Amino acid sequence: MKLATFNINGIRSRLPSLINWLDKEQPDIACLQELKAPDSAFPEAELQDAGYGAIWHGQTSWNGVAILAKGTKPTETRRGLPGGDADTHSRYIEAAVNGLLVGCLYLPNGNPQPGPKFDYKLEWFERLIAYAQTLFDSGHPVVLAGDYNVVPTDFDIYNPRSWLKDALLQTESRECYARLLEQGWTDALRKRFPEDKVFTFWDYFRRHWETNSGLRIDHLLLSASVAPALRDAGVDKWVRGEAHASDHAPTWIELKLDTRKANDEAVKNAAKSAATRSTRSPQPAKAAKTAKAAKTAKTAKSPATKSRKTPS
DNA sequence: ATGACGACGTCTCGTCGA
Repeated sequence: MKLATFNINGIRSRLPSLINWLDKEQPDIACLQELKAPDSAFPEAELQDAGYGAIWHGQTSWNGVAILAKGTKPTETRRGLPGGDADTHSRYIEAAVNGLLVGCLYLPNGNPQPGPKFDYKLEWFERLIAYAQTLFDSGHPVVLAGDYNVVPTDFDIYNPRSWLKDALLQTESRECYARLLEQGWTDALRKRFPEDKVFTFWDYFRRHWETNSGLRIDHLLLSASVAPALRDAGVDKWVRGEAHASDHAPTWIELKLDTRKANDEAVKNAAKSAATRSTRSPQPAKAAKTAKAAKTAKTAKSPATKSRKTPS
């Protein structure tokens, strides 16, 4: 199962590029940010023709988020973060797709800082942190994907020198991101590439793409039950190299999250366990002890199996 | 300190992004 996040910087201007990418890479789920279009301008029919169902939360000119799913329409579970009644920006949308809960977010940029925009960024971040805790604690398989507008460390940028005053590198921004991770989330790209420079954004200025002067600001965070299912991750850099490209590249993860298979195995194991108990009924105490030991060994060997949840 | 580039709307410049 491939899940991607892509800040497309204008869905109308980028539609041919988006369709081309979907066609070539076939993500099962795609989180989009910066639609820069009102709800009425969302290209639902064109995406349907490309094989994707969608939910979206648009806004004139700015922001805007959407979740696409191949061959199905995502089941929307939320739009906007809790506590944001006065917030008019379209920056969060969430859906269930095949038992996985997907949060698609576009965190405020925050420039210039200091100032009201940076304050808004930190406020929004606090609301995300609070809500993310409840998601994580639920034990449900969750992926929080999007444009976080945070360069987590100096290793996540070609050279921090000319960005030191930028909102993306501020200590406050980084501390918020670190606090989010401390809840237990796995930063999938960093997990997959612990020692490589990985970029997801190259600005249009100063030949930054041509010189690979990038930033890593698009992140996919995995909850405890999803993290063991991570098989691969990457950045579709070729998209950034196309003519008329967004300044971000699609960033993706590959998960082996077959909940149905996990359920089948659980049923099989339960049946086997019951059979073992019945054959050893003359020595119930010993049988229970053996079963318990076996269970403990299995859990230690494969925590992923234990933590997988049934889709709701 | 500014601007480089690109999208969008108010529409040919101003505002915003990162």
